Amino acid sequence: MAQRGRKKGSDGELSRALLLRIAADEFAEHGYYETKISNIVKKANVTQPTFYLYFKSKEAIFQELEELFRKKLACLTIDSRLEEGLDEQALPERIAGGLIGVFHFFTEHPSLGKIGFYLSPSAADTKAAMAAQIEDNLLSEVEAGYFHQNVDMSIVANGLVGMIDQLTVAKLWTGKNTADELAKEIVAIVLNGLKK
Amino acid sequence: MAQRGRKKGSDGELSRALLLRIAADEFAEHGYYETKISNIVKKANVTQPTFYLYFKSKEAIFQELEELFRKKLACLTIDSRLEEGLDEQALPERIAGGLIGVFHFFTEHPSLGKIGFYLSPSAADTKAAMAAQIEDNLLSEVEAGYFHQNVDMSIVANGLVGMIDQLTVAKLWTGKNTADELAKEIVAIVLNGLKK
Amino acid sequence: MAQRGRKKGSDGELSRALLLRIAADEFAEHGYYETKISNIVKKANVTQPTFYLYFKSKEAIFQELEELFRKKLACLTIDSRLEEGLDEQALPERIAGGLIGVFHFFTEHPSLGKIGFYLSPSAADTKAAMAAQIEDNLLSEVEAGYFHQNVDMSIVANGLVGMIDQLTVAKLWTGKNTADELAKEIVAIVLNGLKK
Amino acid sequence: MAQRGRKKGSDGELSRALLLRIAADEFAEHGYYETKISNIVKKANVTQPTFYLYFKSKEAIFQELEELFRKKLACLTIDSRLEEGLDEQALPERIAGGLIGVFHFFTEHPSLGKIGFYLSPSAADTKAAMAAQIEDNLLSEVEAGYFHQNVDMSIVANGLVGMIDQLTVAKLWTGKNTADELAKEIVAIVLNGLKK
DNA sequence: GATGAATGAGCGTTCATTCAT
DNA sequence: GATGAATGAACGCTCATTCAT
Repeated sequence: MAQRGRKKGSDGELSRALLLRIAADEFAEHGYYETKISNIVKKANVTQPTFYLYFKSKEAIFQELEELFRKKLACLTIDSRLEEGLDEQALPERIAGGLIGVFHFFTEHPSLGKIGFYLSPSAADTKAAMAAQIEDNLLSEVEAGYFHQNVDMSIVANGLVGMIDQLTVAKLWTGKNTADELAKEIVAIVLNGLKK
Repeated sequence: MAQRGRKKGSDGELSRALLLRIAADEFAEHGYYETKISNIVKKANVTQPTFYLYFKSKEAIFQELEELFRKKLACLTIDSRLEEGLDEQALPERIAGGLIGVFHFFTEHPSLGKIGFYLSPSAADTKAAMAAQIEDNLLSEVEAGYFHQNVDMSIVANGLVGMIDQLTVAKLWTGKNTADELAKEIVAIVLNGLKK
Repeated sequence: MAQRGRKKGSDGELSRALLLRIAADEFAEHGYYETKISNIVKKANVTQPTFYLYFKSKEAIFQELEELFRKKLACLTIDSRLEEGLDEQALPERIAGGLIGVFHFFTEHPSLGKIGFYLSPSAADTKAAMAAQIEDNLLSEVEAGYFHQNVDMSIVANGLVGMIDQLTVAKLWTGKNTADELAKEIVAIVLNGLKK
Repeated sequence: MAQRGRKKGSDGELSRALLLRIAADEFAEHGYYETKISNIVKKANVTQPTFYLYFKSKEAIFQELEELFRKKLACLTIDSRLEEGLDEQALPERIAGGLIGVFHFFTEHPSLGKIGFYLSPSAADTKAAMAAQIEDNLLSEVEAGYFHQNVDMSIVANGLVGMIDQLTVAKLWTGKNTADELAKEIVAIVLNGLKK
């Protein structure tokens, strides 16, 4: 009954969600500055004032999307910490599991991923936070005896973030590799190295 | 008499170089869109038309900087290929040498680095090109017997690019690590892995 | 209540029409290049962005005015074709009628006339089109037996266009002659010639 | 001896004449506003300051060209007055002679013609002056008994100017008719009219 | 006579944002 | 909740013109 007679896109929350989704795609495709509010509202079939009913400003909607990304990513990163008591056999697979989660997220939300990881001025911060979390994980894992301590774990963590970053752009989003493949390879490299 | 050597065009080239340098810094600091020509010329102590005496447009000067970056980077990447006949002892150091070159470049030209690697819409292409070059190097090195072949070298190459990328931002430009340290750590990780 | 009839878009159309009218006058008075958008909007009491709400560009509004002129002129020219079965007595008056129509149009819309006939880069085309239409009329009229065929009707047609052109500028718009006088004189000249 | 070692276009008067000629063509082709001094000097192989050595301003060079046109045209118009004592036989040919002179001038100096007759803001004045001169001629010719007096000679004169104008653009410069053809047709029309 | 370098002045256009309804 | 209309504030760019040499 609350919905009777509604034109498409004119329910409050619906409009908001629609705008948010369209904005994400537009930002991802054209970048922040080349994305025009006028375009977003056109695609959402609403007028410009309607946009400002739901979002304070262009920057605000962008930051909202950013925040969305950051939260989801943080969850994934935290979840990827290895539990104690794993046998050596299972180690690689467990590590890969965490990476797969991240890659899956990037596969399913490419727009959000582009915004939070590449477009946003605070992408560096986001990556730093991710690295910090990973470092944390690694340190526990060293303590748990999984890894040796001959390397600076902060550097390893940032290295991993960088690998995820570049492989997402160059391999995942281009369709050249799947999340599983990438995860497996990263594990292979970082765990055993290249040396014969 | 001190100026006798300056023939025609000399002052012009100076102005041009000045604008180019300032533009690089401005773009690096504020990004493409928030960089205003009016600001660049103000800092260069010239008027706006002077800018257009030397550059066709805002986009043109940006692309010129991009190109500058790409060329220097390509040189460095090519130079980092390992020559044949290295003994196993020298291997890590030689690999690190190539990385150090890249990190030094980023240290000495941070503005150019930001432009070409982070700001430019074609940054992804640049990184892809770098990865391709590194992959090339790696494949020769596999053939030369330096590395085993259990991993996809394209993924390794992209991973390395990602590591360089993230470590530059998070460690090099923040002053937390030197080029040498980063290079050594990367070598340690990628050559031997983390496994105990 | 007086305004009840004005539904959505009504004020917008008003602004648009106002801008169009003012622009016509400005273009006519100062020419294309010396006409500034800033001046048009000032006279219309709106801001510059409002202008761009209704017109794509300065060139676009100019072309719209041009087109307006061309269409009205084409109607008038077509309407001035003589119907068949006129007796010789009525001929001069009928011909004059067509000319009067054109001159009236130029009297009532001098700005449009200046734009379409003098300022526009395509004025030559417009005149050529008018001449072609007149030639068409003349040829039917020759066939109908009104005129002899000793002259090239394309030249006559262009000659008439030229006369209309110059007399409009030199006589009509200066107030030295009325539309009726000019029409009558043209008829007298072109029908009978000057020879004693 | 005065000429030894000169580079092309660097003799004072030569440069001036060259600039004048190129400017005429540029103005004729692109109109006043779309003609850029930078372009003129480029085509003349001189620098911008050199231009200002010879001409006070863009407007000044344009006006100089205008003046050139006006003077030559005035001569031609004056020369076309019919001398007394012509027999009726020779009349059409003599009148045509004057017109041919004008058309020849337009054929040989199209750039100048475009400038003085179409581009210049004072084109209307120039045409008015020409019309006045023609009217003068016509009045003497009426007095000499060549023409009847049933028409307003000022209107005839302006009509002739208009015909010349339009036929020059539409027939002469397009190559559709020669000066002689146009002159003959105009005479035929204006002397005898179209009526059967 | 000629030039390399530079500029004052200005214009068209864009876009996020807001009022009045 | 939604809209038609309007705007403030910039910004990139152009071009005729002029120094200093």
